[in-house]
Amino acid sequence: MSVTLKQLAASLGLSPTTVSRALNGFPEVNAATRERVKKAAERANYHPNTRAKSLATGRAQAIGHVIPASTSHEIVNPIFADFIAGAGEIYSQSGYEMILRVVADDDEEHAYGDLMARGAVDGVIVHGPRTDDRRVALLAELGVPFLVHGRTSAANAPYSWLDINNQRSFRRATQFLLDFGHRRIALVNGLEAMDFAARRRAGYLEALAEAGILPDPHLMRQAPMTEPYGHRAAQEMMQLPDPPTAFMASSMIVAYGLRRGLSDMGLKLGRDVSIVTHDDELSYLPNEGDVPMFTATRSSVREAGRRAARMLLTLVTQPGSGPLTELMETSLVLGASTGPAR
Amino acid sequence: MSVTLKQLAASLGLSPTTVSRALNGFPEVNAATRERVKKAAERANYHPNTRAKSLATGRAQAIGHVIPASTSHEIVNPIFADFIAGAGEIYSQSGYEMILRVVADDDEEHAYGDLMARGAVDGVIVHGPRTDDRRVALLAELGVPFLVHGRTSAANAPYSWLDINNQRSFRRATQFLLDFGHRRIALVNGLEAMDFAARRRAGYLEALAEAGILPDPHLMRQAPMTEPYGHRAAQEMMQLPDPPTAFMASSMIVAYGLRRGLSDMGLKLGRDVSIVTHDDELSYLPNEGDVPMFTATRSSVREAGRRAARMLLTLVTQPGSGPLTELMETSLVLGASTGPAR
DNA sequence: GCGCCAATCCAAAGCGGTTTGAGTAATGGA
DNA sequence: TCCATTACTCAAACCGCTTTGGATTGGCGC
Repeated sequence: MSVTLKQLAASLGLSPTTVSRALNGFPEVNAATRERVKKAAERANYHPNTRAKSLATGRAQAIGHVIPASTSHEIVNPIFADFIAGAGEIYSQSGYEMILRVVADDDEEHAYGDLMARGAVDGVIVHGPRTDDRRVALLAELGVPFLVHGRTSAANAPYSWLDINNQRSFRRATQFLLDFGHRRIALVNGLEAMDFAARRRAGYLEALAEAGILPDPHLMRQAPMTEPYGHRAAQEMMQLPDPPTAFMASSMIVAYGLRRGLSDMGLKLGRDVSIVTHDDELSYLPNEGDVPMFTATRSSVREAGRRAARMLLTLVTQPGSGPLTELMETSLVLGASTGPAR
Repeated sequence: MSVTLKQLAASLGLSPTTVSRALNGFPEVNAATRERVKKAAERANYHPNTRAKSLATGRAQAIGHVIPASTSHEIVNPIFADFIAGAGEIYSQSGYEMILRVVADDDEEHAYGDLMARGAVDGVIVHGPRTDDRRVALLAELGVPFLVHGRTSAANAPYSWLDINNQRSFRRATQFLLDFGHRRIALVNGLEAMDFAARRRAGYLEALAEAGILPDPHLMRQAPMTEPYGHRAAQEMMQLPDPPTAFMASSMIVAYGLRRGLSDMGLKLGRDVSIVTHDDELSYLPNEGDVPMFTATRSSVREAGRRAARMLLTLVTQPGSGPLTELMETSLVLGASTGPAR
């Protein structure tokens, strides 16, 4: 079905060695010969067999992504698709393959070691780190090049990660609401076992503390970030004796839920009640225009995917390039969902 | 770093042949020996090198998925993540790897041939088929085992696909609205170059025709399925001299947009205006409860992913098992978003 | 005691590339 | 004219596994 190097060499009356070198740009091959080989390869639609190549070179030319399968998890979420898309762009450009493994929750740790032991990948990206996540220590021990999308507190040594500044981001957004006179600010967060959610909470609490406001447990929630979750949070919190005048949401999806809950009660965003959300710039949930619908802390998760991929590739190709870290700042965009406290 | 078969064999005083056969369950190896080998393999944390294995066997033990990278496209959408998750489950169970390629739009066709020629995969799944899609003919010509998620009209020979019955689904949903007395029914569709959208449109038109209603171009829209798209459609259509009393939406996301647009105008779903949407059962956009928020044609895209993977695997492992096709019916679930026409 | 067969195990040849270590022809300098 | 280079090209080994085609051994029937 497909041509092999040997066949190609035979058809040219050359040795496999020469053909290989011609195609891989080695200097010791005659320019004329190289041209001839390249033409022939083109014509025969020759593509080197990936497996043979990586067997011979010892490099897999592939990066692994492991995602837990359970539906109860935060991570099979829209974020994931965009991040993957961003990372995939870079892999394609760099001649790397992306291999994705969907595994049951408890097999997750095992999956990384397995991928590496089988020589299937040169490095892995860790998704959805939890505050207390054993994977980082595990991977460090295995000696696998890896990069974490996010961070964790459970590492006992420096490691490579790419994260957004969740804490500062939410602190600043909370301050923004405080400046508008809001004092009852709700936090509708993702599961706080997830590192990103814990950091957002920390930023929120920090801003409240600075303003001398005691956090109210009734105004803080955590759960997987679905639309109905946001809806319920809005409904229930607004029925409190002392309801919030503003909400912080951990994702656009949750914010949509909040919005629906509030509008069901006849409340208008920006006038009666305010919302600030985090916006990952997902392609099908754009928050754009002259005046975006939501005031938001914004950061493109697709761009994060691109950067993460680039970082991991340098870790892979330049061993010992040490732990690489990058903290992306978010921007605070002003939208129609915020206004002064009533 | 990792043990090889040869090393393992040496440490046991056996030949690689015997160790290989012992681990792969061949009958001609002594039961005691097999046990001994298995124990040793376990202890040494031996995992056969995937690349070497597939080089030797000629099977890649991997399935390819190609997704176009452009943001303008329908396909980098939430659907994709859930479908992948479903398919990935099956691959993991079956010992297959999933390799994902994100490519620029115009490289898409090339990517399939490339994957196969390099021997990187045993088969591919085609995502987001368009009404007129050259990929199917291309792949058939290449002799690659493939399965289409959806269908296309551009095939000149039978091919394997898994699809939901979009046409019947939308026809039935439209009839449902007609039965409620609606006569002005809008269609807020995905891009109709996409096969699924074209079929939904056909179903919608069919139902209208049966009821003797002439379709009104002002009530039919197509675009990438974002939330703002739904919002705008609702706003603009409701300002028509003769506005619709009901909407058909192609996805939950669009339905959310419609809902927001309508509620902005003080209209209540199910009372003032009706919506029926298609619901892919995405995990973070659940449409559940005793009375779901939206009346919907429902079908789990995650389950579709599982089935598609199973089908492709049989195509791969049993060559000549002929074109396999499956048409999944959707269920019509009644929610709070529909009511009699006013 | 001999031949035959089943039960085990192994050496060696690939799979399709890369890479090391030479070999050959042409070139240039003395 | 001869030798040392330089420029190309190639044969063979290897990557880690599977698989073909024996080789060896012991038990069994006669």
